[in-house]
Amino acid sequence: MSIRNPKQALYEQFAIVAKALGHPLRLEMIEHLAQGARSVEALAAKLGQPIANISQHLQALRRAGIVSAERDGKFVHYSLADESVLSAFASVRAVAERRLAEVDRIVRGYFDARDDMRPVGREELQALMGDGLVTLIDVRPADEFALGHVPGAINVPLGQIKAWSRGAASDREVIAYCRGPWCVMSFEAVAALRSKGLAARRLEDGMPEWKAAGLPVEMAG
Amino acid sequence: MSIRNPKQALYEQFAIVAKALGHPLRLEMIEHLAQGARSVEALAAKLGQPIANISQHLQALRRAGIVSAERDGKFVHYSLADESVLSAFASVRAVAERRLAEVDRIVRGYFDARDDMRPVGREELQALMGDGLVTLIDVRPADEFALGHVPGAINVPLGQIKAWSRGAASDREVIAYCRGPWCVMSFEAVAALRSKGLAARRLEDGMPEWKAAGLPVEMAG
DNA sequence: TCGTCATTCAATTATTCTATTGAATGACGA
DNA sequence: TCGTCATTCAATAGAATAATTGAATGACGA
Repeated sequence: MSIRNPKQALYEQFAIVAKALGHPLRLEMIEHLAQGARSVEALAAKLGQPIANISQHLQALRRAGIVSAERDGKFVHYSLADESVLSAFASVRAVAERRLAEVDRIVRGYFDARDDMRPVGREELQALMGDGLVTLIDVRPADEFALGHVPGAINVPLGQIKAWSRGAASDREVIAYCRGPWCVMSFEAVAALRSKGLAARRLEDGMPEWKAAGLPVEMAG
Repeated sequence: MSIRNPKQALYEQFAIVAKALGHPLRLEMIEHLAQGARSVEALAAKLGQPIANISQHLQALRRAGIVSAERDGKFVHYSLADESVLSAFASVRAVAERRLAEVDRIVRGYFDARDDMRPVGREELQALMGDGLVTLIDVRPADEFALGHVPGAINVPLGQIKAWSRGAASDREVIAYCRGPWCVMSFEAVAALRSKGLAARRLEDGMPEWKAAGLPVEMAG
């Protein structure tokens, strides 16, 4: 690093972090890693990308101090370096949500929000769960569910949602959640359930936000 | 925009915001704009950059929804789009601070923190000010001071710090603040005052954080 | 209407980032 | 020790971004 004034040097360090967040694939990787540690291969499979590509992006994230790596035999498991990463992600998302009409358009256009897609807040969910009025489903894949989920939730991966809905009681509202506020799986789950005539809503946030709020997490038995 | 799945499209929107934050010059511009609206020319002068360059960076920031522009006669005044931008900046900084040893090294190396550079918190400052025990100085340039400052602060731009220190009472501690937690001017002010034998510390944050916390702001009369 | 001035646009070059490929590393089990 | 397998490295071509320069726009005042 060449000699220059420390102010510039600091801004450069901050820019490294922001730049590392500035790629769609890396953001998607971060959202997956927020669910728990992942090997390079597992992440590549989830994102449908070549392994070498994922490896390089992971190293870009590591250089920025966003993820950390831990070797376990043949595998290297990556995970988020700390919670400040999630809050940085959330802040960036907040700017995008507030300022980019495009974001709104994408969500509305895709889900055709004809009736209320208004999500359920965490407090409201806890009240509803306490009263036993609703069924809470976690629509993430089984492996992510096993690593931690909202107590009382049952795991219904997206592919099984239609089959599951056939056996569901039609007089109970269903609340779906997944990886985070913009994770599309819960949107799709709600849409599928509604098309079957069930009352369904989304939880506002996903698993990482739930955990970050200090709320209890249940592990697979 | 080509047709692709909405998940990717969302990540792309988020990435646009992060990418816009991913340049040292733009981060510096954001910190200046956090002090108040600025014309292109004023900003270019502050940063010592060609006007066309600043103009282009401003437009990159505007495309990302980070700043907004308002025409006023011949001038175009840019300002931050909303407070969520500052919190995104702060989050990115937090990740950098926590994870990048480099940041720590820069700060320590430059300021040679032999004795406690520990900053004063906002609450502590208010208590000290209430007791009338300290002198609070705002080391930003006069124009920024005029647009808003901490009540009770006096304006001592960095260039005048030595002259000012000659007339200062030697038995009162001096607290200096400027644009933000990493703004180097307050570090330099403290170093200069200490070299003159005065007790001096920095305020932890700067003006934008003070305002964002909802604390009172005084304007020039 | 015309000149002035702040800002933006357009075009160029240099630099950096991205995706892809195939080879290299390093740990495990036989 | 050797083969296997997860991961990383290295090299390449293609794409995007950055800084610079000079010309174009658009508002103001004469």
